This record gives sequence, structure tokens and C-alpha cells, in this order.
Amino acid sequence: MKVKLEDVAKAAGVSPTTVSRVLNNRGYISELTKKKVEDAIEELDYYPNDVARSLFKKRTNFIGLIVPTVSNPFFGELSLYIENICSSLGYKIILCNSSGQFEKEKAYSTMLIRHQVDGILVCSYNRGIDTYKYPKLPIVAIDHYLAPTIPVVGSDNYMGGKLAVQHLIDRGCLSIIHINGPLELETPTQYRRKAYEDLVDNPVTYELQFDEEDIVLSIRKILLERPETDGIFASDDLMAAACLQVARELNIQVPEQLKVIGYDGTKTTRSLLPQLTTIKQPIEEIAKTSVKKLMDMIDNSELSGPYETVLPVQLLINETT
Amino acid sequence: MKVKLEDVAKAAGVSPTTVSRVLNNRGYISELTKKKVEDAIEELDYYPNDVARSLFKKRTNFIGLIVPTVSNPFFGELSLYIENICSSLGYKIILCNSSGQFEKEKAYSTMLIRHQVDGILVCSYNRGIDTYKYPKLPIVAIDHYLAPTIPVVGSDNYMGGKLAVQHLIDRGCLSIIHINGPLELETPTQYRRKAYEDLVDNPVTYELQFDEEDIVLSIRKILLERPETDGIFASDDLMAAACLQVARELNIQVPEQLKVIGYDGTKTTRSLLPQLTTIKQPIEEIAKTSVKKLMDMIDNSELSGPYETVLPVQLLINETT
DNA sequence: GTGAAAGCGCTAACAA
DNA sequence: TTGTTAGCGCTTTCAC
Repeated sequence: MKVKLEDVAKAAGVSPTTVSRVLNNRGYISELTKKKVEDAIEELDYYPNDVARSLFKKRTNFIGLIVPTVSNPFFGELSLYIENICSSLGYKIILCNSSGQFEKEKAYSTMLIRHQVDGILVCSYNRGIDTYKYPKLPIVAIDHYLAPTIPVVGSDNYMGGKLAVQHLIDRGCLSIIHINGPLELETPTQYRRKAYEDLVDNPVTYELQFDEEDIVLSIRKILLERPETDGIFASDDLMAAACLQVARELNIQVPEQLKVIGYDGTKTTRSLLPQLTTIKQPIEEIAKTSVKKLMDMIDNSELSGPYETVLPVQLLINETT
Repeated sequence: MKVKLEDVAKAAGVSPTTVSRVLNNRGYISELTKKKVEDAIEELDYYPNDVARSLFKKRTNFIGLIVPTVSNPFFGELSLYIENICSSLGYKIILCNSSGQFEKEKAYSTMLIRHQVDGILVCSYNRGIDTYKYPKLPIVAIDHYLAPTIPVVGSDNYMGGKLAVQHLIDRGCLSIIHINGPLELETPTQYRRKAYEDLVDNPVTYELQFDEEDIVLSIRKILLERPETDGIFASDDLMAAACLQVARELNIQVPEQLKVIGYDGTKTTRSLLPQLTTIKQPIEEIAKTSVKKLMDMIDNSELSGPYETVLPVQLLINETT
């Protein structure tokens, strides 16, 4: 059996209450008793049971984090920051990779509620999950509009799209296409797309719904069909990389014949593909802001501050444009 | 207040036990009672409290996952697979990014024990964390030797190093250097390094202890100091990418003048940098095997099967060699 | 400065 | 087929 508080109490010759007091630094304890208890804890290698504690306190210090997939550089980096910040505040992260699937996300949200998480951070793509309406459950959405009552933290997608497309135009592109990826089923990229459509005369947006290999195939098809294309605004850096790969295969010179701009600008991308011109999202700021907002909601049980927070993005000009 | 089992019982006009039975599909219940209870659950929007359940059952279905950082493509991908598999088995992941720091990892392991996790998966780099000795706590280490009693799952690092270096030799490299990164403080890369040192006449290994920007600087310095270098075996793909970047800056032609091989071969790398020749680790297999082993330990409370599992790696030849 | 007792929400003997 | 009761390990009034 695991050693429990009662065992420590017996070993120290005091009551459970006293041990609890030592553990939580609460109330008056004599130095001597404190020492005895601490020795017993040490001696028995005792770890308090946080499940029991959570049950009593009605607070778990767990935060649920729902992302499409932590293997995507953007969400991986975001998850890292979020976890780090939460950890420094005494919160733990339950990681959920929804794959962008409605059913999965729904199952995860139910699971999180049953586990009594203190709050949920959602960066996934599905609307209409009514679990999120669970009374007084603090939720912050990242870059998505989940429901009218759920606050949103994100970066300026319209501005990002505008910066990207305007940059291509400035560089002399005359036939710019826009490529959207499989993960981007809803909200945020719509603004990037809107910016593109607002700035370009005959917008052509491709929505690629497939995975990796298919993406390369699709892009090859697109470039072969539209040889006049001289600019691509990809909705994320992975897409952009696929464009570069296809261009290499087809002997299209980048940036001379074709300019490519991506989106996200994660550290991973900047390390693996430093040539890529891209729109850099303020990932750490998004993490900080969303966690802060969630903590506010947890502590005050209501939303303070703005319903929506929009953080600035940045154009990183490199060699692909 | 949250609605609890008792509320459901009252609403359905039955005892708490009966509700519990319906919830767990245990024992005999008449269809009628079952229906009444289910209606009440629906009506009240009741979610069982898994904290209470865990306390009673002495089982949380939580698995702790300790990685250096989930933002690294290798660990990001590994975490995804691990979480997916665990989720399909009814387990939840508590994510811990240790940054490879001893103190952090120690704090995380204590936290996990206090939260009564059913097991821990460790892919971090610190030895001598005595928390891992906690009685009968199932632990599986990924690619690291934590302690003699903790089983290890990993890929064949020596073979990986050998494949990489032999490939460079086969391609005609005469002056091959090896670059090790900041995250790689211990075990697994040592075998890669050993293979390198076994195969090369005058091995020169650089251990870069700094972060991103410094790495590029260091590599530039190395290449300027050793212009005869015609082959680099980097200990991971990010390092390799930094080498390529420096080569570009210095106008060194890859692969003509310099050949570069990386390590890991994640999907992210293969998307962002498909030109890179690398050693591909069987990430999904590592995830499957380590979770399976952990589940065995949880269910049988002892280790079955081999203490160490070594999975095969694969040489992916691309354009940088 | 310390202890006794009740209870957090749930489950599982054991009875009925 | 259903209910009564005790208890998982902890914290916290309240009493001493």
C-alpha cells in the first residue's frame, strides 16, 4: 500500500490534522511538531494524494489543451509555451490531439469536464460542441470563434494575409494564387483568404483537403495547369514548403519565376527552412494572453477584459520572394 | 453547484447505487429504472466526477509524459502518437516539457506521483531522479537509460550512426565531422557518436551547447576553421539544417563540396526540408512499443518481455549527400 | 497549538 | 432487482 497522511500522522505521533497543517503551512504549529512531521514524511517517502485533495477542494489545477495535432510546428510551439506558463502557475496540462475531428473533440471535451479541469484552452476547428456550454466552465479559444460567449485570442489574420499578398504584389507578381490546407477547415484562415481576395483581381483559392503526399501531387497539378502563376500565398509554412519542393522538381526558379510566401513562422520552420518568406505569428504572446485570460476567468469566474484579443503579426522577408 | 450522482438519484427516484450501476453497466438493472436514470442524467446534464471515481478506484487512467520539449519535431511527433494511442486505450496524457533540466524533470515527476498517474513515459535526459524509484510506479524510458530497473524502448542509435557515416564515406567524403546538439546531453546520441568514431580515422566531434542562433554561429566558425570538411553527420535534423544554412551563406556547394546528413526524419522535416538526407527513426513504432510496454506494467504490475527494445532505423537518401 | 469528526462524490460489499 | 452503509485520502470547521 501507498503511504498516506494517516501513516505519517502515526509515525510522527500526531493527528492527521496536524500533518495536513504542516503540508499546507496553515495555522499554528510548533517548530518541534513541524520537525517531527517533516521527518516522518521524509522517512516514509510520503507524497500527498492530489486526487483526494482535488476532490475536497473542488479544484484540480488541471487545464485541458485541445489542439488539432501537437506534431504541427505551430501547435507544438504553442503547446510548449502554454504548458510552460501553466506549469509556472501551478497548473498541469492534459493534452488532447483532436485531429480536427468533431467526434474526437467532443469526446475530449467531455473527458475534460469529467476530470474536473479548471479550464480549457481550445485551438481546434469544430463549432457546435455543446459541451463547451457546460455551466461556468472557463474556456478560451485560440484563433477560433467557438461560440459567442467564449473569448478568443489570436493574431491578426486579415493583416497577415494582407501583408503577405501585398508583399507578393510589391515584388511584381501578377498571377497570385492562394493555397489553403487540410487542417484549416474553419475560421482563422478565412480572414487570410479574405485579405487575399480583397487585394487580388482574379483570386484563385485552392483548398487542399488531403494529407502530405497528396498535397505535393495537388500542387504539382496546379502549377502545371496554371504555368502563368508567379506568386503563391500558402496558408501555412508546410504548404509553402510543398510548393517549393514542387517548384524544384519542375525546374521553376524561386524567386525569379515564382515567389512563395508561407504563414506561421515557427522556430522549427525558421530553422529547417530559413529561406522561406513568411508571416510570423506571435506564438508566445498568444500563449501568454490566452493563459492569462483563462486564469482571469478561473479566478474571477467571469470574463474581464475584451472578448477578443488580436495580436500583431510580422512579415519575415527571406529568399523565396 | 455542479450536479452530482445524488441529484440524479433523487431526480430519478432511485438510490445512488442504482445510478452508479447504470453509469458503469454493472449488475442487474431493469430496463425501466435504467431509462429513468438515463433520462435524469440527460435532463440534469450530469457528468460523473472522475476525481471521486479515481480516488475510490485508486486508478486515474492518467499517464505522465515527460519530453524535453514538444516543440521539437521529433518529440512533437512522438507525443502525438503516444497521446493518440493512450487516448484510444482510455488513458489521458499529462504533458511535461522538462527543457532537459534536472530540477524541472524532478518537479514534474513528483507532481505526477502526487496526481497518482498510472504510469510515466520519460524521454528526457536526466539520470538520478530518485522519484522514479517510487515503489511499483510503472515507468518506461524512451531512448534513455534512466535506471537499471526501468525498461527502455528506442531505436538503433549505433546502427543509425553507422548508416549515416558509412553513407558519407561511400559518397567519397574524406573529412567527416560530427556535430552534437544542445538537447543531447546524454545517452542515445552517444551511440551515434560511437559509431562515427568507430568508422572514421580522425574523428572530430563538436558539442554545441547553445541555442539556435549560437548554433549557426558555431557551425560557421567550424566550417571556416576546417575548410577541408566535406562531410557532416549532424545529430539531428535541426542541426543539419543549420549546417545547410551556413553552407549557403559561405557559398559552399551541397552536396558537391560538402555533404550533410541529419537524424530523426520526422514528417515535419520531410515536409519542410525534403532535400535532406537523414536517418529516419521509427517514431510511430517507438510510441506503440513504449505504450504497450507501459500498459503491460500497469496491468501486470511487473515487466514482461525484454528489458530493452531496439527498433530499426532507416537511411533516407536525398539531395544533400 | 492540537485533535475529533464530518464530508468532498463516488463505488462496492452486503442486505433485503 | 434495488438500497444501506462504509470508506477511498484528504481538509477544515469546531472544540479543547
